[in-house]
Amino acid sequence: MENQPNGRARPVRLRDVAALAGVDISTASRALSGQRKVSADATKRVSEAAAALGFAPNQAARNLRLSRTMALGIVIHHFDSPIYLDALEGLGGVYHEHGYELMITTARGDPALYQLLMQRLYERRVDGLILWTPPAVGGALDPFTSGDTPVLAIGVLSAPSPAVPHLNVSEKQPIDAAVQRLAALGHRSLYYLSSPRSSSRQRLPVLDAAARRAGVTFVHEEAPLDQPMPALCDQLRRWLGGPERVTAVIADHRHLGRVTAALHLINVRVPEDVSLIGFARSRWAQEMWLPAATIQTDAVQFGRVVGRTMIDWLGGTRPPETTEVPVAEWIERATIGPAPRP
Amino acid sequence: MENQPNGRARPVRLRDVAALAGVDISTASRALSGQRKVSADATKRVSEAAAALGFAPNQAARNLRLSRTMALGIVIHHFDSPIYLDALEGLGGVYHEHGYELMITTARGDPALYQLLMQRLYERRVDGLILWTPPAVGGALDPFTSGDTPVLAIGVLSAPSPAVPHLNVSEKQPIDAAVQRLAALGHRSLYYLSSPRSSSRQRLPVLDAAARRAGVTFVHEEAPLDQPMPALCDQLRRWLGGPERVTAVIADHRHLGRVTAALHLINVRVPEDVSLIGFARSRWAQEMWLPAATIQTDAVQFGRVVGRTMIDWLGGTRPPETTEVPVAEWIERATIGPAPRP
DNA sequence: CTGAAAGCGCTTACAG
DNA sequence: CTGAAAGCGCTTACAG
Repeated sequence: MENQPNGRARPVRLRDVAALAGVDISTASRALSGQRKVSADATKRVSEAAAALGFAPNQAARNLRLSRTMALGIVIHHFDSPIYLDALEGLGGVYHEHGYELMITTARGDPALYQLLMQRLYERRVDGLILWTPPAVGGALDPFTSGDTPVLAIGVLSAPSPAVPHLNVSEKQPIDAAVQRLAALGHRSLYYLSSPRSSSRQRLPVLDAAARRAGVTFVHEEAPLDQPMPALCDQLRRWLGGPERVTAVIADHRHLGRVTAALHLINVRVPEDVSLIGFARSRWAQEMWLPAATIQTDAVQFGRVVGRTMIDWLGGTRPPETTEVPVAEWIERATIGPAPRP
Repeated sequence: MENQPNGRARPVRLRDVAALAGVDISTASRALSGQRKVSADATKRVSEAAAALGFAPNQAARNLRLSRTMALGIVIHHFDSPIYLDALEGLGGVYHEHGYELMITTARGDPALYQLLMQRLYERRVDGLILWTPPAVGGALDPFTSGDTPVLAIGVLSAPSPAVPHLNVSEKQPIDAAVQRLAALGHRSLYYLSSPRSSSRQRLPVLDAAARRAGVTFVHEEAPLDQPMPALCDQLRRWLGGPERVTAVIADHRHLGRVTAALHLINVRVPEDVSLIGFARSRWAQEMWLPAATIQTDAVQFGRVVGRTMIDWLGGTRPPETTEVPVAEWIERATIGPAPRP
């Protein structure tokens, strides 16, 4: 810091360090970077001067000179799940380790705003961009792709453009494990209660395939989260008592608490009468009063994988079109048990 | 975009626009900014050239020239609650409206990393900084404060330094309302079950004062979130049946589900035998199978208030040392009712 | 109204 | 090894 006439301090510049050390600014720069040969004497004087003045280089200026920003952008369509927090922690950690800063923006569900945010991040010249569940994004992508800026999509069934590789959480392995386990316990018919979200819909083909492989029946229903309790009770009673003879219920995390309560109300015991499994996508999803068997996603780890993929691309290695990231695991708990005798 | 020898496009510069329009770069700059008088003819040619080339100004360069970054930093001690997502949405929205970008970092609970992140944001020359529940931060603050960079603290009992004003969510008004309501319903003794978090501890004096004003007794216990169910049942039985004659339970959101279940297990009906109120700090906290009467924080709104406070400070208006932000409200639901007859 | 020049704070070929 | 100079992409007094 250096005092200005008005008494305030303004940031110390490299020029100030060089002056105090009695060398040219270019020598000071080289001494501090350690890249090129500088005499021991000059190096010493420069580092002492830097320390004395509390010099902290202006990275914005440095990056302008180097035609980069060391900033990476992310546009999130909507902060509608705690999963983003986990993922941001993993992503930010990797970015930080590599010296990048994260510029975060959210479109609050508005596609027009989503495109505007992309435009703004382009004007910032972010070195790379992540699009989380992007809407149709059209020409907003062009400035990035024509300049070969890495752009990654997350949480989409298909990428917004062939120029944009995408990554998804894969629950295939734990879903298989869970279904196999249920089959081994004698269950012959599963019921999946999902919420109206794209991540839930992505599970359908996977659950279906797993059920097929395990030789069990699979039925599915989607219900809104604010469905009244009596309706949910009726629904469960119908499936459990119906011709399908459902003996295992799989529910999205957001339904899990309600399902537990509904089973209680209709006097169905867990796991004696029915086995219960939940999907959990974030750390907070685990906080249930009844610890359920779970297909648990490690979203922090997912964030780390996405971060590394971005860093690798910045290093020259383009990722494949599609990457299924296996960061979910099957966690068996006491809410599952042998199928009841018919 | 302009094609380079290698076939890639590189960003169009103002210089390219000026060349195409046949004017000096300074005229192009002025025409695009609209600040100073430029002839209609030149303005037209420049804007056409800009459009034709798809010119998007390099804000990093612009900001360097203007000695600012239009970037604001935030350091979050730990992503340990979904409340951050709500708050970030509000904060980011306000920042965006004013042309600022948000650089987000998290220390994952590590005080040393916290200071390092502050240092890095200083090197980025962020125009302002938010410290969320900062640990002892010491000299890491100096570069900011000696340069009069706005720094705000959030979620602390006292600011890390007198130079750092702080803002907190205030639940005073809804807590008062809830306690008054319980008193009016004939309740004479309240029990608060909290989790071991600083936000919970901040509630104690507020609850205590409210109880005093309403003329009711207030008892409190802190329990870990992984406390076994039988222990919780015992605990509740003790208070409800004990000499305190507790008839109303207030619980942190994270305990609420467990408490509901425990009351069920010990055959205590809600609200006939006991009234139940929860604290909720984020949107996701509402997703309970039993919709409880709630002291609900609007964390998005809190984020907006913090954002505006920062923007105002950047505009010259320094906030007071301490601001209690009244963004919580009392939401009455069917989990409260008249106190049972003794 | 417009152009030539300086400068934001750095880094790095280019000569010495 | 070191200094003088150019330049990253902009903006803005300063002359004309």
